[in-house]
Amino acid sequence: MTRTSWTQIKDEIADDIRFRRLVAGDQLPTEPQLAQRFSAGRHSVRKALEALAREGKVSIEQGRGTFVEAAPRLTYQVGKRTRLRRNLIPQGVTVSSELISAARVTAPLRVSKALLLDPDAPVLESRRITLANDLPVAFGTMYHCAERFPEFVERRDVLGSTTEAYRSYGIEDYLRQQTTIHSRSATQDEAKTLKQHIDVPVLVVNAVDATPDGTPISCSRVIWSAARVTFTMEQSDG
Amino acid sequence: MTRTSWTQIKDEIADDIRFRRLVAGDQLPTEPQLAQRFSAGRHSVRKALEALAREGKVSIEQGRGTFVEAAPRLTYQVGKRTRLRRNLIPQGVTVSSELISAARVTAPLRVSKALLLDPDAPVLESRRITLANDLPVAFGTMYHCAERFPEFVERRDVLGSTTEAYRSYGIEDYLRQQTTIHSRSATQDEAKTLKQHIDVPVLVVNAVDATPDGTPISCSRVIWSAARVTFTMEQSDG
DNA sequence: GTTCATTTGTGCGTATGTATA
DNA sequence: TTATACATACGCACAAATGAA
Repeated sequence: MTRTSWTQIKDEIADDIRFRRLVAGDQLPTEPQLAQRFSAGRHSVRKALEALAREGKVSIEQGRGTFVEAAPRLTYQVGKRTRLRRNLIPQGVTVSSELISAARVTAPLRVSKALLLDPDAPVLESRRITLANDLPVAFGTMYHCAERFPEFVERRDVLGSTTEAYRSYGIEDYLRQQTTIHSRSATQDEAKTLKQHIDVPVLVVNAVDATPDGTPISCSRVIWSAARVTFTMEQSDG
Repeated sequence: MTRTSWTQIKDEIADDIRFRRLVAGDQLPTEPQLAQRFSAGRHSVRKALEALAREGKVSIEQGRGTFVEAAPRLTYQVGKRTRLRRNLIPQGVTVSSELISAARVTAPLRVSKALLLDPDAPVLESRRITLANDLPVAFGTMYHCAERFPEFVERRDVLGSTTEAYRSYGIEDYLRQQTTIHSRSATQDEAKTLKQHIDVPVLVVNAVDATPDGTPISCSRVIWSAARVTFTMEQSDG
């Protein structure tokens, strides 16, 4: 080999971060500068930076530069209860959630199946994004039966929480019925929405919520930044 | 004025797979051949193939060639019960598990904490690999208290299942106490063990099993190929 | 609003190393 | 041993995004 390999570049920068020679928010030297520092080509530097970006250690931003990632990894509790703030285990971060869009659409096939509706039944589709310290960690789409939950999105927005919105329809309790998690690479749009590099994978979480008697009331698909979250499941909370 | 971009190359090959113009096991043309076909440079072709490899669609093997991935995505049921064959939802695949190594070691800190042992207590460390249709999908390390479960690994091997091994120590039932899942990029060794490309991320599953009264009996860390598995959690078995 | 310098993104060419059969 | 195919590395040029003048 004898030439400078990109793994060496990666390891050195990773050490710089680990030993606090570079701290959160710091801007790294430009790619040409790093290339010179390591007596390497820009391609090798870029490969090293890409790997660090996939691990969530740095954030590469076209036109601006490359920065040491500030976001800590969040821990999200998957269980029977799915209340957002209860489930994001406190780590000194401020968690917030914003409505992006809402629409009345005909149910996609997987939605009508999950909610036990007729194919093409009308459903309310709402898209929300979750931020931790103003940095996106996840965004997703939620579906409710339009007939059972008229104006759900508006009520959710006015009442401030999903739990309260359900209560306004007479649902005092609801549970997570099923959850699936898998990993895949991000699309361009997903990377942009999560403000992360295109090479960072995402974790796709599909879920169905139901009343205690087993009647499904909503289904959702949430895209998480794979670098920014750990899921935990405790037996005590199912 | 754009030239042929690597995303176009990626999408075309992905379509070839999706529409069965290329099927599992097929060898793709060589990189220079693909470069010619798409009127692109080899770099662009490689970037496209890397992306496909991260998604588990192709398998890139140095010295051999690039092939359409044969492995389907498995579904693994995470719940209170953790019996391997029950949890890998049948999909026409043959699942097997092999012992790689076993040793008596002093407990790493996270292990002694999880098992409520003294720091540096002796534990039995066993490493196993799980194969589906003879292709690795996961490998992991499991720890048992050496005093409570003398010769655990040998008994597990003779009796053929973890459940039976526990029974031989008088434990009739055990439950998953805690599970955590997160994503990260693979190390060189992990990629080699899983026979996957270095760019495919892995899902790290840390878990603690316990008797029904809550006494921890084992902890494990399993590395899954992120491209080859979906985790599901059902409330009924939650 | 436009221009401009800065920085990352994409692309091509070329050479050589390394694993496999 | 040899041929094949992917892996790594360097260089150069231009595109696209960003932010400040």
